[in-house]
Amino acid sequence: MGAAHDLLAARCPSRDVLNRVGARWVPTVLNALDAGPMRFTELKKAVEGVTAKALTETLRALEYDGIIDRVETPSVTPPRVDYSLTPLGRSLLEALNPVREWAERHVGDIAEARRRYELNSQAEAH
Amino acid sequence: MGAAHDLLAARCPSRDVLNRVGARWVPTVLNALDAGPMRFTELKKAVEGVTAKALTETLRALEYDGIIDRVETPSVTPPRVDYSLTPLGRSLLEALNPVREWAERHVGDIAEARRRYELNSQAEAH
DNA sequence: CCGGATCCAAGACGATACTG
DNA sequence: CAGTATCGTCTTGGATCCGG
Repeated sequence: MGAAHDLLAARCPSRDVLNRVGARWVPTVLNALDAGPMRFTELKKAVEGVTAKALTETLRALEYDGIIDRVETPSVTPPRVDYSLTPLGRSLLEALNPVREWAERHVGDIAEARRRYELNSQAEAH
Repeated sequence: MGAAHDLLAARCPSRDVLNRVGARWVPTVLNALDAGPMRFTELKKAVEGVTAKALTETLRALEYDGIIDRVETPSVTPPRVDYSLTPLGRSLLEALNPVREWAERHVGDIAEARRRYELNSQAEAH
């Protein structure tokens, strides 16, 4: 190992994917859709705190990359739009599993590191 | 499977980690440090396009979370500061491997999805 | 050499009002 | 219901100058 890491460099797919998947509302939206297809308003309720605008932008971006699918059922009053993960999106979620596990396992370590950092800052700024 | 995904929800470690790791310069910095410890200016050269300010902020954030280590060698003119991955940071990089592999494998699929999206947009806006 | 301080531009995001 | 339009704010990051 070691050589393959070059692909994480400046202009590479991994960086784009990480930036996209790390965007404000993306993780929560993906998680919500993992439970199954959802309509816009359902999604808005599931992703608490998001505004319609931010949600729309998030969904458009994910649709643009082929991560989610948007199906509009053309029936007047009321309109119906369903969002769901594509196979591509599903495979992405699987690739994200180790990150999720890492986060769960090390949430304590990070909190501890932050406490240490605070203490050191205080000590130096006496 | 299915139940464990709940941890990717609104207020959870995974989301924080994803947001942090998805920040603008983080992936490239981590990749650079994977090759070994580096001084500030080396890092600045390795991460092309970054400004001193953005790099400093990125490094502080990673140090704060215990992902990287900052060692200041107290010698006047010139100062010397070395950055390196902590064991925690190294384990994070490993967890990121599947994402990197996913990105490499599906970069073509994403490009194709984007082309399809453009075409559909054109077709509708005739 | 390693940044901190300051100013500024662009984009992300929220609040609100409105529409097919 | 599923957005769009508009506005204002807040954050990110670039540019530049300065200091230990």
